[in-house]
Amino acid sequence: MTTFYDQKDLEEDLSRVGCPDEDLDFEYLFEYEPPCSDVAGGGQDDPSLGSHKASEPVFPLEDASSYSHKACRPSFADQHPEVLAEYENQEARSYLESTRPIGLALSPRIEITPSREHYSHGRESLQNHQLNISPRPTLTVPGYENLAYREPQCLSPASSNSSTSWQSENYSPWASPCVSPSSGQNPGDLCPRLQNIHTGSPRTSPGTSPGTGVAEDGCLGPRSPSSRPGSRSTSPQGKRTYDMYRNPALIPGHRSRSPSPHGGREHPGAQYTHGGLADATNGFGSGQPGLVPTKIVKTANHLYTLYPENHAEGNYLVSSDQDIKTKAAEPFFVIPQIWPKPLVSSICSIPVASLPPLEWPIPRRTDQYELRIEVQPKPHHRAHYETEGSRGAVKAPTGGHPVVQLHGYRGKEPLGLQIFIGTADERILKPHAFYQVHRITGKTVTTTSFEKIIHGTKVLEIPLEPKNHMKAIIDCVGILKLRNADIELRKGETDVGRKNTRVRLVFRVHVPQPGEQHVSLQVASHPIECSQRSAHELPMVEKQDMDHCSVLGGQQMILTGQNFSSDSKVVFMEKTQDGQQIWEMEASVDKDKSQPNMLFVEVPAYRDTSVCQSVKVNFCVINGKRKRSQPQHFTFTPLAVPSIKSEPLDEFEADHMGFVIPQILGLSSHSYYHNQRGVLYPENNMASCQRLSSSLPNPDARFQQQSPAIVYSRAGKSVGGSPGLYQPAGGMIPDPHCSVLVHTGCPAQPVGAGQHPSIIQFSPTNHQLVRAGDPQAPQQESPQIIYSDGYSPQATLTPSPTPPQAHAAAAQVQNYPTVIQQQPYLQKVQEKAHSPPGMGQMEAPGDGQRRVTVKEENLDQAYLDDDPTPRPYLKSPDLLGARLAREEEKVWRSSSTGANGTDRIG
DNA sequence: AGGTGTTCTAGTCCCTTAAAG
DNA sequence: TTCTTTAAGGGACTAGAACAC
Repeated sequence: MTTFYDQKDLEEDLSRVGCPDEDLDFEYLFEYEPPCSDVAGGGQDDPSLGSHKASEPVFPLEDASSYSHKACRPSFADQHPEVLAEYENQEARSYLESTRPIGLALSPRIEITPSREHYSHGRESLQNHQLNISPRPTLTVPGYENLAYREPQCLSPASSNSSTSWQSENYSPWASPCVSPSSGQNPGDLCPRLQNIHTGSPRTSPGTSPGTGVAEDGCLGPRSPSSRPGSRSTSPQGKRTYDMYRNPALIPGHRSRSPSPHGGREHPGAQYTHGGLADATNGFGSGQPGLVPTKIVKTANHLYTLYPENHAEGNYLVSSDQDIKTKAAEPFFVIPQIWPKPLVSSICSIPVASLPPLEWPIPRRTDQYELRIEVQPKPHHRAHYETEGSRGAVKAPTGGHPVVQLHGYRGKEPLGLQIFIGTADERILKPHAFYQVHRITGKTVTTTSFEKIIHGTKVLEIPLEPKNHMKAIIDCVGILKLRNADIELRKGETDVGRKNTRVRLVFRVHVPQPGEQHVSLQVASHPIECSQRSAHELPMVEKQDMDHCSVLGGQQMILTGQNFSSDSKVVFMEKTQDGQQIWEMEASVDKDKSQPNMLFVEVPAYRDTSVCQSVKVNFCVINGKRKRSQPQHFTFTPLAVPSIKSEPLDEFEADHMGFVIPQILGLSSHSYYHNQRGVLYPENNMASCQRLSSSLPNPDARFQQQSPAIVYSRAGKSVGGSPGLYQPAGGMIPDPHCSVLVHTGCPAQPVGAGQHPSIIQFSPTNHQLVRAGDPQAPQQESPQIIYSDGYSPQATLTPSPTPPQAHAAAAQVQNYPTVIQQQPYLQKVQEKAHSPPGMGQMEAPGDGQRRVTVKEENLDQAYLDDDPTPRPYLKSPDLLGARLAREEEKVWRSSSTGANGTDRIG
């Protein structure tokens, strides 16, 4: 039986069987456009679709169970077989079968569609399209059941092609309130973004685009409750408030967004996706929480084919193929054509599965290489929405563009510099949920760029060529703002977009090493404020000529920035760990000297000049009510300055470098804060990865190693049969003093049954492996953080967590008895501290940026009072929770302080 | 604690300018 | 040269959230 449904029919049927809208849970419905129809031409009769014209709001619904995959069946089919029966569209199924990619294993082809014409031929049709897109559909390719395709939620053509006239075709039905089943909205209501389709200029409003307007016909999507369509969106689940953002615990049903390698971007709906195929389609849908395919439509227009370059590695090449006719006989999948041509191969030949997840902290330099931002971007850049046209590339303050250079590379081959938009708050640097990098092209752009999606995050890749001294001018990077409501609706997303408008450009490069290894380097730019208003009103400090002075104050500090005024105030403040402000003092501003971009400030005295240790405080520039800059860091040093010297920090680099433990091993903020000044366990851990490869016959040699690098190698298939597992490069040479982070795990690789995920840290002293997690525990997927004096060479082969699992693990660490023992590295430090003169000072390994000379008596406190900045982790269950933090603090104190540790950092 | 008015923010739209075809 | 198209970007409007009282 062939059944065609339009919206009304479907609603009636659902009503008849007692299936309310909100029960709709189709896993997937296929929709077919008549293969031979001229959609743009208004529709010819299509024999495969009976008498219905292609352009009519009538379509066959195909239960993808014809693919013999349960995930493709309407979930209520079991309860309502009569409905299912009506969905048994034999013709459609037949067509599906005919296009079933039996030969996919050899050369699958995936077509990206639907054509713009498909979307252009009428709102009603669009409505039906929208109706058909059921929540959380899944496409499972026979023979590739472990692969799934999901539509990108946030990636508009505008962001994938500078020709943005087609941008509104992109929509995120599942993330959109208007179609969310939980929204209680009429499923026939159109998502405004979908409604707001126009083919004219991106700046052309719907009202000015003939035949495309939604506003004029009054057909309002539920997203836009206002009389002004598309004005503001609301969340059907209720908007999260700013307080919720600041304290995710306030969010009903809040789940911690723990810092796993996969980050919060990979939500539990991961069963719908697979990094491989998704990444292959330039990642559209890969790991994008809440992303679903629009539909599978056969169209006669553009064709993008996707060839598995290395399927096992999740690596695909995607190419545009206009010559559909010559290949039409071959099986292919048709996927929305909303992503135009930048579907290209990547410069970086390393499979995504072999690369560290974007959430991972990666150093910016090693002994050999350094990735450096030679020209920082401007601190303000107004991001554009999908509904807008591009607002251009991020620029440098001087008017040019940011410049990034890789130093130390001597190879002949160009490398790919990856760029993505990262967060800029005090937490872990990770891909920003509310912003995506936007590729700019055009004559003004001199840099070739490629787009790809890595674990749900859009990444631009531009070549770093030896002939250009491995320097790249970043003139092709714009910033796309995703709508808060869309992102907040993602399952697992705990951040809110409101006031979450600062980003950083993150640059990453993977330098190949012998033996299929590669060294990954990453550097993040200064924060960029992306909101419109702030660019004109909020003061922003870009530079301060000093970052510390005596507790007596009195020194003049010159602030360079923007939007300063004669009325600008500079206020110093101190907060406790739980965020409570305990001190505030307005500094004196020399108004005579001050300029719109420069303030001359006299540092006030600290509230307690008798302190015996350094105190970190913040200050900000205030232009008036609610117009204050982001807090800047400042350190008051005690009058008796201890003999600890440290080089100035780039806080954000420090953030970056210091987050190894919280992010990977699940430790709390303390790890971060304690390592800000360079005596860094986490780095040590991470550095050990490299040390393993560099071999350390001389124990002292490792202390001269300035910078850790993560050396990833594509693990052999001996590891659980999973390709792309991370393994430390080189052999596991136990270092008797260094803890070793063994990270084996493939972010895109699901852990198979029986594999027990874990992130393991080894400490080889006692030759005993302690690994995380109790396999029998309910949260067995969560790795445990273990600091132990144990080591086992076999551990290098231990399967380790997939990022989501690790992610979850980090959040669940508090559920486990955490065992943290003294770090061998600390022991080493202390040993060094006891060394004879000349040996008494050591250079902390791990980060050449932050060489720190430490005196013995100052060592302990360095871990404890290094950073009095408000500790977000303490407040935020989003990561680990205060309880764990407290426990950790105890442990850290007990492990790293002496009995009378009153150490200082100056 | 709840109500009310004000302020702020997010998202969208309008408009201008410049460059290119 | 003129017109059209498009990208870029500044500005502003509005609903609703946040804040202040």
